[in-house]
Amino acid sequence: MVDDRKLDVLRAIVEDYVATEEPVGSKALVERHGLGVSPATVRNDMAALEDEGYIHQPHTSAGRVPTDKGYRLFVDKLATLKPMSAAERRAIATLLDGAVDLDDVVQRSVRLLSQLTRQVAIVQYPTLSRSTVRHVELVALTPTRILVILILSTGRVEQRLVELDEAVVDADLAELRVSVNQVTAGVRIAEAAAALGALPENVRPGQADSARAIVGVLTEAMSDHRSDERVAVGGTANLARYGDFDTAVRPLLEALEEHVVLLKLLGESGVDALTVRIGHEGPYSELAATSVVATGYGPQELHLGSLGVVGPTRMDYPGSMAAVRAVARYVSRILDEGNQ
Amino acid sequence: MVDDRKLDVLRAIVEDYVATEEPVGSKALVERHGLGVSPATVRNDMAALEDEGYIHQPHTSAGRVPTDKGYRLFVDKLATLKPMSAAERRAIATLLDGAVDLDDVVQRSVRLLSQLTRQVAIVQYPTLSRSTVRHVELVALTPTRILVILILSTGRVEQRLVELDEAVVDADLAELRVSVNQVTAGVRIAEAAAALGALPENVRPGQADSARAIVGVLTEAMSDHRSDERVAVGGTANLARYGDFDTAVRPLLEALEEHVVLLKLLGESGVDALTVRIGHEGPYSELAATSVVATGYGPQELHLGSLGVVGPTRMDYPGSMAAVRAVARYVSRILDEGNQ
DNA sequence: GTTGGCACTCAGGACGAAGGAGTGCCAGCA
DNA sequence: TGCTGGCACTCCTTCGTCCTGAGTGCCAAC
Repeated sequence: MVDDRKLDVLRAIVEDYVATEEPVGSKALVERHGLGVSPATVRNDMAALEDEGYIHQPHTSAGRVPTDKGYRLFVDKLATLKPMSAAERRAIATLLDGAVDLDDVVQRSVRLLSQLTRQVAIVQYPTLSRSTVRHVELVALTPTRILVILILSTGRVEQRLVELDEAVVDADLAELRVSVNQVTAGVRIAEAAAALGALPENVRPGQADSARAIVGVLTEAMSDHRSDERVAVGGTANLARYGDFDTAVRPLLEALEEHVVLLKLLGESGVDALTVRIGHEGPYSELAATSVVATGYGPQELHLGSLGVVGPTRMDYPGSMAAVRAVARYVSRILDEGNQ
Repeated sequence: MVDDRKLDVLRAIVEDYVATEEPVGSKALVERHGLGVSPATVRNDMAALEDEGYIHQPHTSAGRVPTDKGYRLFVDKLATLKPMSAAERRAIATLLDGAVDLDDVVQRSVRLLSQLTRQVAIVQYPTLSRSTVRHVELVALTPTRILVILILSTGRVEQRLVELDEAVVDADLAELRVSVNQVTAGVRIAEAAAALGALPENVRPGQADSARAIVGVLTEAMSDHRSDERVAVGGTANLARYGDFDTAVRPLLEALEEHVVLLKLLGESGVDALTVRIGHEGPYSELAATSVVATGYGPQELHLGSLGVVGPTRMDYPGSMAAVRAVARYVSRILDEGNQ
């Protein structure tokens, strides 16, 4: 039985607790929020909310603190995205538009997101596996040293150096370059790697070994998912505002070192779908005191990566959610532009 | 007047304080280190050391703590680099040898260094400005969209997209590619940028605009020192071991966000020259409680960047210095190999 | 120059009392 | 049936006090 006023009380508790970081009592509540009822009434509601597990009392004679379940209800039913101010919108636009390449977009996004939310921000680099091949370039540094450059639709550039057993002449290299690009251009890298398999058979016999070596590193670069696991982290200094060092800061600091952990934290929410994971809802018991607000990004609903913020369960969900969504949308748009 | 035994006492104080994080008294000293004299004698020495400013007493009836000046003396006169264990050497070798490209080298180094020293590690990406041009590649994605790829001797790859006003034919592009590489290959980028200036004049008149645009982004990429300011940071979780949150951890966390600050912290020590900056000796008064152990790295005495660790003044200098030097040497070697 | 002895200092923990915020419950009222 | 004021109760927090113990400085003796 959760009537409207009780929801109002819960919202007020969450807002006050987030603002003050202290358990909030019935009297302070009616004063700060115009609830129109007496503290005694609020106390009754609080008792009910506590029975239902939405709030919790650290000890008798203390105020109430939202539980994870309480935050969940708040996020699901009560929170409206705090609209971004014009200044914030402008900051997002100007900062991200100034990015010169893909890495720069990611790094600027992290910085931006951490400044907007005053939380720790995480941005996953766009995954390689879903992107398509834009161009392959082969450069003979010497007749036996070939630099293989793989340019992807996301703007990512992968490079590999191949040492050949025997020299390759420019004409053959040019021919190989053309055929490689014919087979792969515009193709998703997973399929491109497969398509390349048969290629070495079709070149001049004497050059088959060289072709095989080059195609080898190329397919390896295409199937190398190292970059899938790359994330950028920013705003760590915001952890300093946390009250509780041992339960909140330390485990999070440790998690931030492990990019695999971060990726799991971010999850795989769809583009434009905000995921909020509160405290124990997450995959790591050590991070029971932290929440994650994340979303996917990518042009036209294509999920290229995720970004979000992590912070204490006691965080400003409406603000964080709005900032995460705004930044994600902007990043998606930029990736789209660079891609057409 | 600093005689031998007083130096021994200072060393013992530093070592004990680093190990225990607690002021060390005369009795504990003679017990833990076989000084061969009585506590009373040690007390006399301590009083003298305090007069000279090497140690300090937080309050009467407390033990002694080294001052920055004391650490300085310790590092200059008393510390011998703690030799790396065979296992550590092996770890360095196998981890760094597995790196696939330049970014990977940097990232692995950071991780390695922070694990070896249990401190926060900082590695500067190799500066662009001192490296030479290995190759320039021009790729026509469409007749008016040219991808310019700049490959440097350090293995760094910079890419820029140029939108041309009028189409450029393949033959002209090939010609331009050849002349650009003729002028720049093997040349330091600062000089290469200058050398490119005259180039657009010498092409077929109809293509001068295109050539100018391409050369423009190329010189811009060469003189873009953005990457000079890039650093990788790792081991932040080690901050959790710090005792004093407000004076030590918070300012450092904030500094870690500002890469410019970090670069200034690292300084510009020469290759193979260890710099130790203790507490207030550094450029930032907020970081008076942290020390930096850093060194330059690069092949054959050519300074390409710096790396090091930052931590509390109360840190294991011999161990950190040894680890920093070992990693720097290994990184230098790898850069040298990739370069020949 | 070194040592044992001794008085002195002072941070930090233990203990207890006072204060205060906040609650739960109850009886009265619309 | 639901809201309200009153009141007794709980228990955290703060503050002052006391006490202990580590560590010192100094001195006289060796």
